[in-house]
Amino acid sequence: MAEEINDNPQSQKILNAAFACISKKGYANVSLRDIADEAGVVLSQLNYYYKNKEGLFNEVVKRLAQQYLIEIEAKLKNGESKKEKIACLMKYFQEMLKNKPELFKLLFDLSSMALWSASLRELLNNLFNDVAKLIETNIFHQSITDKENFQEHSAALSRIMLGAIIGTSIQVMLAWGQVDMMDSLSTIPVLFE
Amino acid sequence: MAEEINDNPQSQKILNAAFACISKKGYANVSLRDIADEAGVVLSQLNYYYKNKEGLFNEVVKRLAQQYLIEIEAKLKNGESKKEKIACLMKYFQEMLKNKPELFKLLFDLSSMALWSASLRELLNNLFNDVAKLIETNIFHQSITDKENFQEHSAALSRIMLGAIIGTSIQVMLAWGQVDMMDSLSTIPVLFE
DNA sequence: TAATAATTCGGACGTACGTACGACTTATAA
DNA sequence: TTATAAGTCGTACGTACGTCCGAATTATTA
Repeated sequence: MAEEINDNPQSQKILNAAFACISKKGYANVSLRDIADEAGVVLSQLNYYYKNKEGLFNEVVKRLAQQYLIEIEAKLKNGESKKEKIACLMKYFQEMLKNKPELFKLLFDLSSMALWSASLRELLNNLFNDVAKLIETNIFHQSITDKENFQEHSAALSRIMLGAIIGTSIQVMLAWGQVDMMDSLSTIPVLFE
Repeated sequence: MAEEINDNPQSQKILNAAFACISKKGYANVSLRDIADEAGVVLSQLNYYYKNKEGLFNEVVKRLAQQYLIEIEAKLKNGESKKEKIACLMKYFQEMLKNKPELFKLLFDLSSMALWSASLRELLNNLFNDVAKLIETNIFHQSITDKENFQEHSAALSRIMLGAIIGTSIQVMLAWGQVDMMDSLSTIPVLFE
């Protein structure tokens, strides 16, 4: 068994393929054979590098979490004022919805999967905690001119802002084709001014 | 084949069992045999009444949608002012999270499933459209003292409020045991005052 | 009652799945 | 070069799944 799978090209091919397959078909509709084919690798290699399906999926979630964290943190650095930072964050998700909806589907799909798996739940919970914390420090702890209400509830409001983004995006995804919904996210800033 | 399955006790037993199984284990982890056992019915009865798995799951979604719509509409009638109505809505979901988390898991799980099934997507999309409409007419069209911003964006804000409820609830479910998150929903009204 | 339809039942079919295993090949190192 | 480990490959096992079908039973109707 491979000791380190992080930089092994074969294991990375598999992980990439898993990422692609799940975001294309949903975790419930993807088999290890699908992933092996997508990776151009023999089925048993998946067990060799990731032991079993759960192990592979855990790695997919870890990579997803890492990617989201890095990108969101970068976006939040882009703006100066609180208002700008919120706008940057919305733009990030807006463009993801438009250009890489699979990435959002993946997040949503794996969150749902995490409801039924303890190990996945912990990973996803950590991701949401981290993102909420990013929002809190970069947006709510940034502004000293906020209403007292906002300062007082900065932790809860960060989670709610994240929740609003996710919950609204779900509706956008389910309403695919309804053009009037495409930029629902852009109204969120109104609430946090 | 049964013409009408709405009031047939056998088909209702099956539907109830499907409802229970999916909300207990998640749609991806439930087999028709699980449901048949839960219903105390022989496997082939499921195909007899619902043709196939997709047909059965569609009916589960229809029932879920109906239940949510009726309950939410009732809750929204409870309050008088806009503020009260929002409070009632939050209380509804808050108590669901506390007392019937399976019901919320079911909504979330089936929403995720709907990302990959056209027929389910339409059903879920209709549900979200209807709920958002309920919120808009009962809350945003209710208050004439709102900021112009709120009146102008009432449709989008309704979706965002619903999104915030759902997205925040997801975080609560994933953080199960983190007591500080249990009543995250209660901060949402701050944003809509 | 007799005949027809609706329902219930048990079981079987074919398939797709995750996993395990042994053989083979390549890389490593003494 | 030879011995040991790491990696690759093909295959097979056992199982769980959705679906289907014919027989048995019950209900309906003439």
